[in-house]
Amino acid sequence: MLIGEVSARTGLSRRMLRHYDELGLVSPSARSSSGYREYSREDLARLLHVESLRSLGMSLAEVSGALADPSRGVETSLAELARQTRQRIERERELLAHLEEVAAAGPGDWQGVLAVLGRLG
Amino acid sequence: MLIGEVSARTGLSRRMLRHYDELGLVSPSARSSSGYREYSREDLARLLHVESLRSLGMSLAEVSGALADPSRGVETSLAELARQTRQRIERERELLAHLEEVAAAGPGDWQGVLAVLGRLG
DNA sequence: CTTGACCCTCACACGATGTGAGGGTGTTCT
DNA sequence: AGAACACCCTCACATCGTGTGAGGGTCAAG
Repeated sequence: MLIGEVSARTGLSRRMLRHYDELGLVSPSARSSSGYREYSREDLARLLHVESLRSLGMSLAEVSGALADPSRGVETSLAELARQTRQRIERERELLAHLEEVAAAGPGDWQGVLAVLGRLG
Repeated sequence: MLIGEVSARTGLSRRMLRHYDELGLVSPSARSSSGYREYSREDLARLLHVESLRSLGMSLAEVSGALADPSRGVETSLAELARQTRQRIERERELLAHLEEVAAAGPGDWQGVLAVLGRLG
């Protein structure tokens, strides 16, 4: 599978796929004779792992570390990750709830939104 | 209130407070005779507004726009913001649930985590 | 008057990401 | 066969949000 298709399937830009390759985070398992990146089904799976971890807030370096050494210190960082994520979600849910409340209260009440958000701050 | 105290209260770094000032996003309403930034209570409120919007995913430029022109197009962007946030939260909650499930299933099952995350991807 | 804790500006650096130039490859249509 | 088009490649510069540190003032307390 060439980079364009992988990009379409995963939603990652060609640019970022090349970047992941460069970092050694996810490298296509082959190159065509003309130098095109050829991604296998496993490469795709690895990409999905990476993206899942990313979407929970890990940096590329952290993901890299986690995938490189799955046996050591992983539970700790996993627990920590879960904690942070839980917290972030909670905060966002609060913000969102108030946002919707004010939005529903009537259009145009931007000042109201600000007030609410400020109170939450 | 000087920058250090504002930083401590808001959790924003001194660096970023200076950056916001530079951008004109939140400028301290006064400077001491020796050039120190002096933040008023209103400045602090504005900072909280900004941070609330930021934490829902707006870029500094977007926040800037929203605060600069609260009357136009705001409801739309507000609704869009809510939609995206809701979606993101939902996704993160899913990811987190599976993460915790696998983590609880026993320590060391990192491969299991990956498998689950992959399926979710 | 020195020390320590603040503050200032400036500038360079990094991670994640976009954009575009300059150039090959490969399929498809005439 | 040749032209057109949609891909791919590398390289390099750009943007945004941040951190870090150098070089230097300010000011209250010992």
